Amino acid sequence: MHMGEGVEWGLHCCVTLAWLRDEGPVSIRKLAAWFDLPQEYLKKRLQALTRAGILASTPGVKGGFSLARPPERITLMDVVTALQGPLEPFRCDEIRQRGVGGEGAGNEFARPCGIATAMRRAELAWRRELAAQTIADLMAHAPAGAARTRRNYSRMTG
Amino acid sequence: MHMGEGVEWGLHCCVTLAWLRDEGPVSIRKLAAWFDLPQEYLKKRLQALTRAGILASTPGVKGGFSLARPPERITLMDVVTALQGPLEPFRCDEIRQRGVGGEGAGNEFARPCGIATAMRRAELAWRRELAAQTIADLMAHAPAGAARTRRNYSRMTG
DNA sequence: GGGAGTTTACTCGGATAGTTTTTGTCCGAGTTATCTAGG
DNA sequence: CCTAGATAACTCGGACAAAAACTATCCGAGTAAACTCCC
Repeated sequence: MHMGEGVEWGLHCCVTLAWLRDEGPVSIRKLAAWFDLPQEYLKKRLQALTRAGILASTPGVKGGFSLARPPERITLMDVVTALQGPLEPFRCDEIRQRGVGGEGAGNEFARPCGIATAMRRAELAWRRELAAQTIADLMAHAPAGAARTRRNYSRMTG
Repeated sequence: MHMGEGVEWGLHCCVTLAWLRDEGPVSIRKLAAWFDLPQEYLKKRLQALTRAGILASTPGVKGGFSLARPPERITLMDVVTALQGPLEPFRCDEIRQRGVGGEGAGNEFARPCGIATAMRRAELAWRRELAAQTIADLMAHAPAGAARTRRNYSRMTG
């Protein structure tokens, strides 16, 4: 079970874009150089965040990506669900109903599978934690980042 | 992000083995027919549970798999970690330190990445829920399963 | 100086390819209960 | 009857193949700022 590095990329990009909010949109070229990531693939991930309404993209020569709402209103859950797709961590295939073991069960399978229920509960606990943290919280956790980010950004040529 | 059907298989097998505890070991052939699953691959997954000390395997003509400890002492967390491998859901690659953005950071990166910390906290909440549920809890949640399982098992030929 | 066209620097979306993980299959070797043959 | 060997039904582990997901790249099309040219 793994969740793809795109999630880490997306979250770092969101925090950075939050710190650079006054500078206007940031191009994908600069963002890729910022974290030393493959530009085209990062672009795809940020496009997903745009489709989810987390980022806004402005076309044109001075265009790029920027936060679509204030950092206090973007939770980690938003970013994760936008990037990992609609796939649930645990999928119940109802194997209890298949094969010899499921025969003659009467109405026993009317109620949901206990295993699926338990896994779902754990997943919800995970989602709750993610929904409780916002990009603004992450910014507050690394106060020195704001100055460093603006300083390094102003030095970027091009 | 997905966690592999092997987890669902393993949990259902554990519950079934718990209900069939007096019958002695259950062969992989019967278990695969029980849930209508690919026999060879299911075997691999149960072997992983055996390596983790959750199941016990007895070789020989009347051999098969059985629970290595009472169902009250097997948590969902045990089964999940045994089956999903050592991979963590979120892996921090420290991209904050790479590229232009990480330059001139001084000792700022001495403390752990806030994003990794937040993701870890969510993961721990998930693990805690999984560790709080045992196979015995799942059995109690489906009381009709015990009788049906023993009935169907006794009818299996071979 | 101002307006029309051109260039430039971006994003968007689809198509495609490479790589890794997951899922599934196959085979040889080891283990134990049962079955068989010989005394 | 009793014991030794053969047989059958299992597991274990590695090697291998197929399928899916993830990562990465490329290209054509659209958009907007800046730049150029011409009057």
